[in-house]
Amino acid sequence: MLWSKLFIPTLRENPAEAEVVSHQLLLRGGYIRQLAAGIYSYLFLAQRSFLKITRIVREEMDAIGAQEMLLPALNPAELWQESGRWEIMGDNLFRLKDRFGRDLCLGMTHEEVMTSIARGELRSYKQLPQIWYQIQTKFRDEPRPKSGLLRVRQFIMKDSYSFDIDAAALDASYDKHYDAYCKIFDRCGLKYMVVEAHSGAMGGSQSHEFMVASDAGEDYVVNCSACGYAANLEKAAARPTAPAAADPDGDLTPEQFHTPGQKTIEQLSAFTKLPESAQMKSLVLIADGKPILALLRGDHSLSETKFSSVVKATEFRPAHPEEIRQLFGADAGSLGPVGVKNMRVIVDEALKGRRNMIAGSNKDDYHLRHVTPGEDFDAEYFDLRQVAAGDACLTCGGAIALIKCVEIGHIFKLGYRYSESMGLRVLNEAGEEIKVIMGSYGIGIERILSAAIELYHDKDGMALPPSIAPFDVVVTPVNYSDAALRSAAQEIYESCRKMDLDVILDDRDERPGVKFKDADLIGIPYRITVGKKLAQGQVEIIDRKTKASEDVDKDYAAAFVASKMRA
RNA sequence: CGGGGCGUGGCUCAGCCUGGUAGAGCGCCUGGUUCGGGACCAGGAGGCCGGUGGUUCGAAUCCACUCGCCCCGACCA
Repeated sequence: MLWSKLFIPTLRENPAEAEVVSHQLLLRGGYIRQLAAGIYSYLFLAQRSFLKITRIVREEMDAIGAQEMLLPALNPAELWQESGRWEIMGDNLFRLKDRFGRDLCLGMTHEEVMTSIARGELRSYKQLPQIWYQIQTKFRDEPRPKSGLLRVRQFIMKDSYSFDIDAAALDASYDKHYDAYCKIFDRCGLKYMVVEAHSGAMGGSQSHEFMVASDAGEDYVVNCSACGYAANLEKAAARPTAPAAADPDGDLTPEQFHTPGQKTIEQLSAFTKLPESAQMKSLVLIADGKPILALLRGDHSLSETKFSSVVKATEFRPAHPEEIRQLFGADAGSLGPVGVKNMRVIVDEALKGRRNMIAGSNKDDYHLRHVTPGEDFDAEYFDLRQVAAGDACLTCGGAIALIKCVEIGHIFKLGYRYSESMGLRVLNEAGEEIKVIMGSYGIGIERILSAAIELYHDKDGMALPPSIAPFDVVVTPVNYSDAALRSAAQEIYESCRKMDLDVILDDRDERPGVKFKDADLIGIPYRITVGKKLAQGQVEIIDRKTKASEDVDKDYAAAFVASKMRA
């Protein structure tokens, strides 16, 4: 294609609204334009890149026997009411009414629609397994869209769903997806981690996320470089650092002491001259309307995800100050577990075996010393703690690091969540009606591009992996009005085309600097510069990523690039 | 939803405090000179200053309301 005929509106300056690199470069490179908060138009270059990405996705999905479909984005409320997600999804679901006042929503994923198709048609175990997928636009009414294409209200997702006869068969479908996802992300040129993930409120036994390390990300991955353990912070477990001071010995009884104005762990630590780890942190949460007291070591923080799975609550929040006062007769700064009878008390495992700690006394301005869990109050132990950097890995003892990441893919075992609520059953070999077990698997198409840019860019622009760049190679005659340069460039352009390269000829009447800057900005992997050296029959081939330049014979240029592309 | 910031030509921004002719750089158009890392000269087009209402002889500027966008937090299959 001829650059002069294309719409590639590059910008010299960064638009003010863009903060993260991928957003800035997508805008500057003329890939995208914003239509509204979290809603973007994908221009020519972005669309080309997405077509390359989705092609890879299709090839790998098809390779595991998945069948592509295309389902409606507009869904009737009834379907979502059946699965319960009409309520559960709350404000995240885009809802609308038609002219007759019927409730509809825009799908954020398609478990319901897929299940409704399956329950109408799948009758026998002989029809299983099935893997169905689509590449389709999804909608989420994000409270805060941000970071360019990383967090948006409308986006493209590859979502697939597996239907299996039993758990073992689901494992097989899951493993197929796991492998396919690795191939997809490998082919897209991404550096990624596969981490254990929380399977969410929707149930399900196992879940992995595919993560790309990036400061632009919103998830934290806990990683042990020694043994390779990797998990989403939400569900990660690790051994905490040892308490900063040993507990006092002996079978001491709790003893109240005056702590005027000491409200926070930090203040109390300074006041008592004891480390934060000598204290118990008391958190009051209201889970499904009922209060729960959660205890953690003073220097630890609560993992809300772990908390919610422990208490199996659909909804929970920190208690309001008035509620705390009413339940404890004291304010948040002086709460403790001793004597608490009117609610469940759950205790983080890091407190197991600890003795004679400091806790609130449920009387303002007083705390207790010598509080021992299990003796001075009943303790139900759970892993409630959010892992912190520096903790020790449970498998190898290595130091745990926290890495900020962008989630590009997520696979998980749904179990019977939808087949149960929506009545998807088949007959097994014995003629018995059994529920179908399902899995669900997603890939964010835009996030692949964004993550690649986050991963591969420099001060001049994007350095996209060849497999997902909008073009393979740009032919850049230094001066297009020079007849010799022009005809050589055209020749090279034609031979690139014959070799099936995605080639663009920069035939614009621009100064060379402008063409180089633009080519660097939009991230075309290879550039063939036709300039001075043409007199010797040579052109330059520049690798966008390494900036390495090689002189080759002009007649060999296309083949040279083609061989690089294949490498 | 809470906190903060910003809306002035396509982009980046000045002007606003202290009301009185709407500006700069980049981009765009025409002509010319240039041509290996965002050229130069000359000429030119393009803005109901986010919207509504108010104050005033007069509002980009002051006041009120409102809409939009960005950031932090909350939220997050």
